[in-house]
Amino acid sequence: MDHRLQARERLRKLPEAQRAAWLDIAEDEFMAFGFEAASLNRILARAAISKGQAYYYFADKGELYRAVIERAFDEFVDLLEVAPTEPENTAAYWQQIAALFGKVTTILQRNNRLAEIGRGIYREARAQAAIVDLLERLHTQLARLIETGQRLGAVRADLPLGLLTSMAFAALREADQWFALNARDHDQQTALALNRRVFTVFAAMLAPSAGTCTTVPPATSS
Amino acid sequence: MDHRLQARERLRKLPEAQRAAWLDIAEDEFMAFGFEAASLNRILARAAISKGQAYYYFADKGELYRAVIERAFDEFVDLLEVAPTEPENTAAYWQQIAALFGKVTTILQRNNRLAEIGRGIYREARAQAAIVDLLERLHTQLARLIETGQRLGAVRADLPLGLLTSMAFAALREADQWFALNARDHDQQTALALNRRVFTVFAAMLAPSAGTCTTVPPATSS
DNA sequence: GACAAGATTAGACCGGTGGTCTAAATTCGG
DNA sequence: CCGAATTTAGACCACCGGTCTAATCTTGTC
Repeated sequence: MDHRLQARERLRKLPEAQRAAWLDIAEDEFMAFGFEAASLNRILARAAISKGQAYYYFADKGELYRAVIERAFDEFVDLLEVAPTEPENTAAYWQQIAALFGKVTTILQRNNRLAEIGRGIYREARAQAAIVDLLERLHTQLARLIETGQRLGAVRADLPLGLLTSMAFAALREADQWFALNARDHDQQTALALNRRVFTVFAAMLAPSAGTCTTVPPATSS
Repeated sequence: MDHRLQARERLRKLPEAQRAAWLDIAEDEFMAFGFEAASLNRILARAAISKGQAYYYFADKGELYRAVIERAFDEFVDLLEVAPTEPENTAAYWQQIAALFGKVTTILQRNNRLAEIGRGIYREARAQAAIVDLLERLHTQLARLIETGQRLGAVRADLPLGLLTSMAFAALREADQWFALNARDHDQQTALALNRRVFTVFAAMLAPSAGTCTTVPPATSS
């Protein structure tokens, strides 16, 4: 594993301009073809990197992909400017979540490049495997957010945190993809309205289930 | 495109035993490595199929995968024995949905092979692309189910059918995967309880949002 | 400034991939 | 029994990600 980190370090120490140029070209290829179908050889040719050079600065194709994604991820976090205030009650909690939801939405709407990069990740298992540490960090953040809600009683606590987080996150990703596919069918007005309703679904998933909402228990298996 | 269907037809007309033997081996490879990493050459070697034979009976790797999945899909449908009764009110509707949910759950629990095949599909975009027509059929069925709920007022109708379907289905897939990964941590008792709660989340997603459940509107984007 | 040691680069090379193609073998109707 | 159509064999292709060696630069030291 030392080899991987060694190469990572070398890539990091490269002159900013060169590194950026390489990653630009790699990003272009990865976004155009996806992780698997992207051709490393093509990237190297376009960027005028020799094979020897390549494997000196990143251990394999996955590591190059990781570098691309990490850069995009950092960009995204910069745009997000997250304010880490602890909400004190349910109302404040939901307000904070809603604000975050809105912010993410507008960032992705305005920055289609970042949005597409993010979608690309979840389309291919091997892409996810290549950046597993980054995804873990993201998932941890989301889980922390939801856990806060649980402590306040704003979020149902009868399911394992990881399970609930995964389900909610998956639903949101799917919604994002739906919007990406059906974007041209909606003007900004209706898109916003739809977006609000998606949040409603999201909130319903997390809300404590006691009482009115869910009336029917599932059937036991035969 | 004619070529594809021609080959498909030839595969279909093959003696049952031979076809089954081929698909068994192909399924084995696909499940062991996933669609992309599965080696067609390895399958052909194991099954003693020559290259010429191979491309005579299926147009490409994706078509062989499709044949494997289609067979599994048919098996699954057989096990499901779906009863197409139209529910007449909300309670009956939810009862039917819950029953279906339970049935699917137990089928997948008891038939790990089918479960793994299903999971494999959603792990790789190119696998999905290879069986896009089958997935469309499945999605249509799910949408029909949810549409019925909408007509009864049991399911919220303020979102496009496809969007709501996709979100709910994605959440369930994610839950299934979570169970697959964390299966050994739970005895059958608690697994069942968890399963019930997952259904609760699912139901909350679909339930009409008016009123009590969702209290806070999302923030507008800045 | 010479020179050794380490860092960096070039690119031939490797086994493997999915897919194509030609020619032979086999099957089958008349 | 023959000619036409179907079916099979496997050599061949471009390309893939990755390895390896030898050459070339860079740098510190005397």
